[in-house]
Amino acid sequence: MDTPDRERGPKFRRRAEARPDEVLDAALELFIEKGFAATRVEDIAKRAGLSKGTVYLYFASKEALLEGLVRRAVLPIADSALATLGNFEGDPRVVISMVLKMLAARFSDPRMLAMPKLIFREVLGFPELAAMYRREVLDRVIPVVEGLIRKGIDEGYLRPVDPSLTIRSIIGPLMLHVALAEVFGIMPEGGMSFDKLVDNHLTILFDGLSVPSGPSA
Amino acid sequence: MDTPDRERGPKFRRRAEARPDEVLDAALELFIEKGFAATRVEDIAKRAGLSKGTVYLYFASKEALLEGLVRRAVLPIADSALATLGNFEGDPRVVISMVLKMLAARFSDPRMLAMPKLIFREVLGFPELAAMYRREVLDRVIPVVEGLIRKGIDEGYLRPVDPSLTIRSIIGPLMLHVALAEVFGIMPEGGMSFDKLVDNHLTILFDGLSVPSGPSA
Amino acid sequence: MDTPDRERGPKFRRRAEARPDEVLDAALELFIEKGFAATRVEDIAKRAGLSKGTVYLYFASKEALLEGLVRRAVLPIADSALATLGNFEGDPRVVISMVLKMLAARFSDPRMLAMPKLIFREVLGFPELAAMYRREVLDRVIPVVEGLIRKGIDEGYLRPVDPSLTIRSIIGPLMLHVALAEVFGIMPEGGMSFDKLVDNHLTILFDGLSVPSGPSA
Amino acid sequence: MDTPDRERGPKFRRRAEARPDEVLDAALELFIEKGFAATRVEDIAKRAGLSKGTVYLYFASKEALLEGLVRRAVLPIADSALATLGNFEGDPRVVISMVLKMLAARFSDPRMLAMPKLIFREVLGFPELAAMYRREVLDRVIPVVEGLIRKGIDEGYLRPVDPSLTIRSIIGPLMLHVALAEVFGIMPEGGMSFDKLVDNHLTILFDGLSVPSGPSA
DNA sequence: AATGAATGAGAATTCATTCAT
DNA sequence: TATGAATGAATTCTCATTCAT
Repeated sequence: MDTPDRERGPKFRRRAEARPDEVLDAALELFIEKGFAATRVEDIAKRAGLSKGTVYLYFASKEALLEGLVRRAVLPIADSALATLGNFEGDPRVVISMVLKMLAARFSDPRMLAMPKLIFREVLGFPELAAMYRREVLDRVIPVVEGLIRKGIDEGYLRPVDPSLTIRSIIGPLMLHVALAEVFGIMPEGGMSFDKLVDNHLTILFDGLSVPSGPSA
Repeated sequence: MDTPDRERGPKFRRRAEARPDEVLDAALELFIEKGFAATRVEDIAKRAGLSKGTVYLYFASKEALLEGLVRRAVLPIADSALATLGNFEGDPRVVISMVLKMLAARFSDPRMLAMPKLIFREVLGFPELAAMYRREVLDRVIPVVEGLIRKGIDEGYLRPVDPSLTIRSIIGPLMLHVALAEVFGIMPEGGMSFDKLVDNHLTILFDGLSVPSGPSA
Repeated sequence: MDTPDRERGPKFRRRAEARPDEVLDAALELFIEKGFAATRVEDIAKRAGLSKGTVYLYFASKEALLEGLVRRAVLPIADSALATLGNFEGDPRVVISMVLKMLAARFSDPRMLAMPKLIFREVLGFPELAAMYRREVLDRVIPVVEGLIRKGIDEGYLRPVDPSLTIRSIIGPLMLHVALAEVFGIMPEGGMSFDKLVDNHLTILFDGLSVPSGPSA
Repeated sequence: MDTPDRERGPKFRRRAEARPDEVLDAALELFIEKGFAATRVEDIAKRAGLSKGTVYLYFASKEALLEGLVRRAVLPIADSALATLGNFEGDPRVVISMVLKMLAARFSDPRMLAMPKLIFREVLGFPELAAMYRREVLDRVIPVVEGLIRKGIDEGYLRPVDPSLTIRSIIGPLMLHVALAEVFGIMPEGGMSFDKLVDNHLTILFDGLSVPSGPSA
């Protein structure tokens, strides 16, 4: 008569193939909130609506949860990034604008921010995590961006800068924006305003802070 | 007559007024290496050449060590930053260049990098730390920088950008440079090359990536 | 037409009236290998080609498996031993020789060794086991052997020894032989050589180590 | 007025160099009583009058307790056995009598029995234990005994038996005597009577069960 | 001031057992 | 009958903290 067993306490839900993902979701939330070390497996279980033992049914150890989390997040990232950057032709500033705007949009959803935050936080304690992230994401994305910049220089779109170092100038500001907000709660008055940040940054990035023919001229 | 055992390993040291600082030094090293949670008080004691009990003579708890560490690091930072930025007159690009170069120099010494790394890592687990750092450092430094930018705009040195967001564009690249190196071991071939980074970044920051009258014109 | 899956691995078995015995077989192997405490019910199930739950269909608890095992092994032993010793007439040395040779043959099959090994190992933790084994086997066999010896003495076949203590001299060497091999891997060069052991032992047992008219004479 | 702090609860006894031995004593008792797996570290601590944590101050793990126990027992055994057997001259039956009587005396003290019992019981679960015991004790003692027998044969004291197998005939009865008593509670009416056992056994061992010129003649 | 033995709360992990299907 | 997902009590081991000396 009533919805059969929705919300019926813990014991015995069947059809368990979604279970691992639910556990990872719970783990992610708590790792973000309190860090890996300070999160108890029992809390993860509770948040996932399971018992401690059940978590171990799906993950061999607490650390395996962290790995699972990173693995789950890592593959899509690199793929989507590379798909966007892919084989672009023409003015690289167009792609750079697109990518920064895409990142801004992506990070406006706190869920998308969770994994990077977690990785940054725990990576020092789990070197394999850093290695995996580097291998799967950074080592694949960075060379593509460098190539993009280099081509832009060759084709006369960009000033002859160091492509590798320039990546820091392109992405760094976004990262700091996020870090200030997430770590210290410092953000522009009206909220994160990723749009405004990107606009402001793109102006500077492409045309410089200096007034074209101001006092510096 | 007898500086017989000055500077000779942890053991053999009388005259203990420097003891708390030595404990903090040891704690800092270990917190950086393995994180706060994974560092044992006993290890700190050992590295400081003391016994566990003695550590508790100087610090009420493990957490107090973290606080002490941040407190010790925090005051000089803000002061020195403010002293540099202070009441500067004229082209703000000169100060910005100076500050970035100073930061670059400072971060070339790994010891100077330790505290920021530690704070970033542990701050989520200890909100008071974030609060203190924000209060003592960020809330005092950021407004000054904003003022500097604003004045530069008013005086016609700088393009009319958003001062607050522009700080991200100025500092962010340095932060990313450090993060890539520290967390993922990614750095330019010849080493950190802070000088080159800053040069490259200042060019972009002030004059933009775009070729003055290239294809974009 | 189709005895297709008789005797073919654990899976694929219908007709389950032998199920409990299969579970016991699996349990016995594992209890021997790793001991009762270190054997997981799940492993027993796996080795028997069943699921954990099914084991509990046949045995109420892990301990019940141990009991079942001992019960299954205990009855035949005493019966066969008593049948052999039964009501023997004449020179008891003939029976003793026969029994030792039978035991030697029996223990040459490792499967026959499994239960005694298990009982010895776990009996301290499960006193009921010891009690059962004693009641069902030892208390029935020992008196018969004592009677045999006593009769041999009375009838002038054997030296006037203590029948009860003499049982130790008859059986002990076999037990030590097995123990050295099973526990420490110590055995004669060519293998267990139960035959040679029994021959050597019977010579000593009946005629003594001393040279009949050697230096001792 | 009263003995100051004898029997004064747990906290803080100094002069701790006897601690490891006390812990081992407690562990031995409990391992004997309930087996290694069924003994909780906390129980060991309690019996030793310590807290759980303190046990781990002296032993790195529960298994290390077992190792420590065996190590402590193993060295004296081999040494004392070898000292007795050493380089004996003359009739080997004298040494054999001496050794068996010594073993009987030794095993009359239950404390001396504890370690062999423990080793037999747990050795299957900890192969390194078996290896150590074999290496340190058996492999050193057995060859000496074999040599003794061989010399006795060569010198005409003993019948030409297989020295290696004969060891089983010499020692096995004692072992069975102990096993029956310890495992099944079966012993002669008046107590263990090791003396009588050894006397009875030596008679058989040296002169045989057969009546010198009885019906067998 | 300094020590280090001792404590005990707390966390990860295991596994016998239950039960809806 | 049979399954295997789920449970949670139990156990090992760690480590911050205390305190007699």
